[in-house]
Amino acid sequence: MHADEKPCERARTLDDLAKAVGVSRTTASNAFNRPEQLSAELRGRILRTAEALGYPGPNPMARMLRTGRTGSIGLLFGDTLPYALDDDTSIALLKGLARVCEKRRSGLLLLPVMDDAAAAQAVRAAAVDGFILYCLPDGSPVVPQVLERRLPVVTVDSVSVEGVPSISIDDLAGAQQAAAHLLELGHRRLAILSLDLQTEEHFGVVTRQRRSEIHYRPTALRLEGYGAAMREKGLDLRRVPVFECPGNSEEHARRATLELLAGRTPPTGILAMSDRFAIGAFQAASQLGLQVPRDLSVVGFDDIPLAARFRPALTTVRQPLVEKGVAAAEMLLKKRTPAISRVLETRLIQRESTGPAPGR
Amino acid sequence: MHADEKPCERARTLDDLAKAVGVSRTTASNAFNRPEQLSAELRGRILRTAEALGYPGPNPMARMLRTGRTGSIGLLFGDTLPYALDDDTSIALLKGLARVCEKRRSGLLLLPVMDDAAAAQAVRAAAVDGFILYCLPDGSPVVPQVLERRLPVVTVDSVSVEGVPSISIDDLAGAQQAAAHLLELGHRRLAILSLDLQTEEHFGVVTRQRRSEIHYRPTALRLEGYGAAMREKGLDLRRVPVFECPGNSEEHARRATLELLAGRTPPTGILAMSDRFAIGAFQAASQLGLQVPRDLSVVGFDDIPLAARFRPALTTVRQPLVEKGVAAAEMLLKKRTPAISRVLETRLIQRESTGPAPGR
DNA sequence: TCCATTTTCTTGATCGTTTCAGATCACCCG
DNA sequence: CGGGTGATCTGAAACGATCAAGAAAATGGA
Repeated sequence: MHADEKPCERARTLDDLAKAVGVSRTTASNAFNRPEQLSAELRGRILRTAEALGYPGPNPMARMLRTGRTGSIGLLFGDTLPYALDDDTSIALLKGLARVCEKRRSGLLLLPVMDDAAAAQAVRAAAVDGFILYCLPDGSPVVPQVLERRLPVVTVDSVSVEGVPSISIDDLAGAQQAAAHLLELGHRRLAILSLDLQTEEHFGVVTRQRRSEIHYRPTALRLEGYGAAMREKGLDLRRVPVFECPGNSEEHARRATLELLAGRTPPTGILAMSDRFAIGAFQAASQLGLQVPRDLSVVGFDDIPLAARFRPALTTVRQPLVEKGVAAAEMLLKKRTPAISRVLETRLIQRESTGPAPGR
Repeated sequence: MHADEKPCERARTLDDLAKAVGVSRTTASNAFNRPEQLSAELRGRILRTAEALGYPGPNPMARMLRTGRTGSIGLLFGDTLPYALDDDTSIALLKGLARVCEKRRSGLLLLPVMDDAAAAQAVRAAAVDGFILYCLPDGSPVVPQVLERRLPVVTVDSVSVEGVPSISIDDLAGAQQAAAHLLELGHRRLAILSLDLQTEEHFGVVTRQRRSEIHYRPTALRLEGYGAAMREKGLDLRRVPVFECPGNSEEHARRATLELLAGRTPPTGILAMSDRFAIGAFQAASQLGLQVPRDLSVVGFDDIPLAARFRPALTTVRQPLVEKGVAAAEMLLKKRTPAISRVLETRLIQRESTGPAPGR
């Protein structure tokens, strides 16, 4: 039809394609993006020629530059990627985000966050329409970096940033229920297995000094919740040992529990800030020949899928893990990201890992 | 110093910044990308002004367009994203990929793959330097779409594509070991819990017809491996029921096992193509009051983290899940993606879910 | 038949970088 | 003193698309 259709040469740009078909570049562009702007016949011809020439469609980078939209959102973890993927709660968040992204046909870019420098670079170089910040600690230097990009941002389980919408859970109420439950059962000698308090990792019972400066919001709130329940019973959180275990690892929790149980006044009830910690505590107990919940009660946090299936099944604080992701992604992908914050509910799930305090 | 520094106005482009400092655009660009091209003094001044003006660094889209590099790789699943994130093997792959990406400071873009149309669009629009294709079935229409982009590609556990490097595991040998193990223990009445054979989901014992057309390479190879072990003992794979369970779900495997055990000649040994299936089989057994491995032996596949912790601990075929991801990402991120394929080893791990055939 | 309207296609500007090929300048050496 | 040599810095040309505005062609109504 057109003499200058050369199927031998590959078309790399819209111009090549347009020339091959014998139309203008804009028309070729419209064939891809605005079907209503040209006759069906011509559109068909352009698309067929594109196919024949092996033209892979408009270059994404050029399109992004021109339109300013990228069609994907960036996810920034407070921890390194492989580490986050070891954690059931992050996976669940990811699942929630993915659900929404897929529905909206948006990509989900996992940003590398090895160290602060790498994270900063990743944030500057990310071709995204917005950021989700997950588990970022107070004072993290990447937060200002993100804000500088002037893109929509939603934080999840992070430090609260002025003017930035956030999704979080009611950590305080959840922790309060957990502690109230143990106290209700008559436990008076409690111990806490705590998530990281500060960005610098630490393993051991924390000093009053360290307790007073907590970088991670959920940790702070959960501690506060535990304390609130204790106050109601006339107990003092400051007298309860808080054992900090870095990185939500079972192994650390196991060793921590071992240490706690070896103390002069071993706890009868353990408040674990995660289900992984609770499982670690189980391991310590069984290692010492103690039975859960007969000799030791443990209440976890999160209600990860494993919690219900574990024997003994975990008594734990359920938080809507996947929902958090859904809410965050939806908030971010809204036309105008609303400047509101949502606090999702938590609720104690009683299963088999808690019982009356021994000697009652 | 320079009269035209206006800290009130935000600099949006390199030009703005350059003008504010009183240098050329190129120099401003060099301040960010080529420190050796300008004096330290000037560079410092440019960077400081950038900070002061709130310039977030060179626009990523423009940079990508110009350089042709994006600094991230795309991951395409054969299944929808939320579904893939429900699967421990995908998570492990992700972990491997993430490890390498983080080391190389590359992003990892999860592409939405709701349906073929969405996947095609996502592939065309993805700003990536290469693709990883995971678990893509034979005849998937997105494969040609990906190839059209003329970017490096590495397939993982997928249909093999001419000229495209691939990472896979020795499915055949692994399955063969699994079956040989059961046969060795005296089991003669076997049944297979199979992963998807074809893209159209199916739940039930498969016909000979369906067996002959398998879209998923690992499934085909594992079946072949089971058959090879059987042939050695004079058995015929075609006489062994193959129960197809869609989507690696425990629940389907449980129901499948229930059906199999209710048949006229219930199996004494079950070859599960995944650990999830094996766990489903456990549930069915315990539901019928059968003991594993006394009454029923089950051998899984994958060796997911849960396999060792489960009671009874799973006898299963270990495949290097994380390693697959590492290998794939490294291959893709090499300067010149090598056109070779790697087949990683598999190996039977004997634990507690297999024992001698009853009545021996 | 002719003007108004709609459909269809084109022109030219623009998005914000990077990069190549100089230009400028001081400096050093013979 | 003249020219070679680095060290710094600049100008202009891409990179490949989209979009607003306008031209050309087709359509319709009186």
